[in-house]
Amino acid sequence: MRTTRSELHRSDRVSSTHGVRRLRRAELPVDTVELARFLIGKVVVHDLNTGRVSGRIVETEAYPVADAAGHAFRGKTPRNGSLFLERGHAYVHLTYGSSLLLNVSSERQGVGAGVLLRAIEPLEGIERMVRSRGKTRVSDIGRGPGRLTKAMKVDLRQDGFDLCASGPLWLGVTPRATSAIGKSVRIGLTRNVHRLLRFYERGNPQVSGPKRLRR
DNA sequence: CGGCTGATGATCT
DNA sequence: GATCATCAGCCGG
Repeated sequence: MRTTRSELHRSDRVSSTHGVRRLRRAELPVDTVELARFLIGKVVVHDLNTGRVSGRIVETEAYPVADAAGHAFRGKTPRNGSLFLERGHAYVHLTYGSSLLLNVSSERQGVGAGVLLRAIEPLEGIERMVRSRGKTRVSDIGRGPGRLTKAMKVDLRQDGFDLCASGPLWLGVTPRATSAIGKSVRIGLTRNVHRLLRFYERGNPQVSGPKRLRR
């Protein structure tokens, strides 16, 4: 299905981030799994020179302390250092040579763990996001961790950013209610594949993965 | 929609 | 040299 230009403009108005307030670090749970669940329904905002892009988080995955699937499992390295920052910082990394993934560090300073943002429901700046993503269905703009970063123009330059400070990339809360949250195994892993550490808004079509992992 | 495949390149062994 | 928290494109049902 095609989305027309006028529909995009209407969506921009309806979903404006006007009224969204920044999340304070003290509001973030100090536990990786709790944070992963907490972030469902919250908002990621990136203020660009060209304007604001934002999306409602509809899918996350927790990579807790001592999880063999987590990037911090083997200790701190130049790449994963941001995972060891106080909770609420961005950890951006390249995977499969082509996709950038955005995480939120999730524990106290010095402890390595994070929450992967896997999908957003676009809110503001939808036309800008469509342009960033190139040839893609509008319904898939933020559906997937690599697609999300491309749409929101997040790259390695934002690695280490404080998402709870007054910077351009931040987490927010909307007045909008969150519906039921589902839980499942994580996607695309080879280790610890059984753990139920993926959270998503049930029934939301912007959630990635096969249909059965969206119900 | 679901399943499969090739591309892609930094990171760590 | 192997691994990898992915994606787009293609094909069959």
